[in-house]
Amino acid sequence: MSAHRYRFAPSPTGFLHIGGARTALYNWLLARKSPEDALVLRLEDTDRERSTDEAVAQILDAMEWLGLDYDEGPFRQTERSDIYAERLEKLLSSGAAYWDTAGAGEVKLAKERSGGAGYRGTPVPEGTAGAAVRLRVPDEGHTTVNDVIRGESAFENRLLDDFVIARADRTPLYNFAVAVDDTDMGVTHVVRGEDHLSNTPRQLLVLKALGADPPLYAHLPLLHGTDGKPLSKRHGAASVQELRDIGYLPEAVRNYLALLGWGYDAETTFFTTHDLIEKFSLERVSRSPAVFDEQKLSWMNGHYIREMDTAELTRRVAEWMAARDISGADDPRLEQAVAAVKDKVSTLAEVPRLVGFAFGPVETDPKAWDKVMGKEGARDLLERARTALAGVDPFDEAQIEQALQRVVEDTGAKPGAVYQPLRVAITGKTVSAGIFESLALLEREEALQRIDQALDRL
RNA sequence: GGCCCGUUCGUCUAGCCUGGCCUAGGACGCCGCCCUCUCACGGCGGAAACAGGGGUUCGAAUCCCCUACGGGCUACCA
Repeated sequence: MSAHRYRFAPSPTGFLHIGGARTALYNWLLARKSPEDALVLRLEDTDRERSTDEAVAQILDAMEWLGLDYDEGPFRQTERSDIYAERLEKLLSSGAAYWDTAGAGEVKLAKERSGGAGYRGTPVPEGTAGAAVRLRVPDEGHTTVNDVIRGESAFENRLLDDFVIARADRTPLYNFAVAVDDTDMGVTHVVRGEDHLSNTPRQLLVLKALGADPPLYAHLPLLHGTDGKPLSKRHGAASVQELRDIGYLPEAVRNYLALLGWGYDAETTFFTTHDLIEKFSLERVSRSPAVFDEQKLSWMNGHYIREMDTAELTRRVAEWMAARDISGADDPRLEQAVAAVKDKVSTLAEVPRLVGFAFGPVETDPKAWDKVMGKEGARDLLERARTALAGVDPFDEAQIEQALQRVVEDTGAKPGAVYQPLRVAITGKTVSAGIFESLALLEREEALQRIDQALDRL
C-alpha cells in the first residue's frame, strides 16, 4: 500500500474562513485515515502584501484550535524561489516555455481575430522589454481533468491560451508554482475548492511539460452565504477565529463542517472525529454548493455541550472566560454554575451571560424590574421568600427548593409569582439559571443581601 | 462573449452511478401541543422539495436532449 500525501494550501491572509476550514478538515480527515499518509501544508503566498508572518501565524493558530495538525510545512511560496527558478529554466531550455511580450490587451485582440482560439505568442529573446514567460499549449487534443467528485471534464487545448507562468523577473505565477510544488512535494491528492477546477488543465499542462505525473484531484463545491451568494471576505464569511470567539467548540465545528457538502447516510448527524476519519470519503461529497447556516451549528454546539462531561466543560468555559477577562473564570463555584446552565446554553459565551450575576455585582435590567416587581403582591411574596430562605440550612438546592415550595403552598400563589421577583432580585434579569441553583450558587449571605436591596427599592 | 461546473423541503442532506422498495426519508429552522420557576432542554404532532420542457421506458428524482437559472475560470492575483 502506497502512502498518500494531501496538500492543503490556504491563502495566509490571517483569516481562515469557513470554506478554507472545511477544505482543511477534509484534507486532514483523508490524511489521517492511514498512518503512512501525510498532510502537507503549502501556503499560497506569492501575494507578499497580505501574507505577513503575523497573518501566517493566525492561520496556523486557527488550524490548531480546530485540531488540524499537519505533517510537513508550512511551505511558503516566497521561500521556494530556487525551486521555481530551476524548473522554469528547464522548461525554457526544452522549449516548452518561451519569452513573449504580449500584454492582456494584445492577447484579447489576438483572440478576437482568431475567433476565440487560445492565444499563441511569438518567442523573443530573454530580456526583451516587457517579456514574460508563457507555457506552450498544444493546438490539438484535450486536457482532461479527472476529478474524484465530478468525473471527467475535458478542456480543448485549442481554446486555452499560452498562459504566463513567470514574470519578467522570473518570479513564478500561481498555476506554475502550484504545479511545481505538487510534483516537488510528492503530493498525490489535491482536495480544494471548485473555483480551481478551471485552473486545473493549466496545472496539468505544466506537470506534463515537466514530465511529472499529475496528482488525483477533488474539487469541492463552494460554500455560500444565507443569501445564496458565494462566501467571501467582504461577504460576511465567518472565520474560524470568530467561531471560537463566539464560544463554539472545535469538535462541534468539525462535525458541522464535515456535514457541509457531505453526508454519510440518511440519518447519522453526529460523528466523533474518529468516526469522521473512518467514514469520510470524497466519493460521497456533494457536487452542489452548500449554505453555511449558523443556526444549525449553534444547535449542534449545544448538543456537544450537553454531552460533555461537566468538569471538562468547566475547563473550557474557564479558558474561554479567562482569555476575555471575564470575571469568574477562576472562581471555585464555576463548575457549579456550569452545571446549572449546561442544558440551557448553545455556546460557551452564554454561560457567563446566564451566571455572571454570581461573580459580580447585580446589574438590574430596568425592564425586568418593572415587569416583575410591579406586579401585585410581588413585595409581599419576596419578603416571605426572604424569611423562608433565612432559615434554610444547609443552603443547598434541595433545601432551598423545599423552603420555597412551602411558601408557594402557604400563600397559594402561582410558583412564578414567588420565583420571578426572587430571580430579578438576585440576578437582575428575568432569564437565568434555575432559581434554586442560582440561590445556592450565591450562598445565603449574598442572596439575602441582594433580596434586602431589592426590598429597599420597592 | 468563450470554456467548465452545478440545480431534491427556507437550510444541510438521503435517494441518483446499479430506473420500480419514493404516497421522496432524516436533521436544523418554523408552527402547534405537552413538560415547566424564567429561558432553555426534552417529548409529541404539523406545514414544507425532485428548476422547467421534451424524450426513452410498462414504469423516471433516478437515463438522454433542450431551456432557464446559479456559479467558476478566462490576470505578468492566488
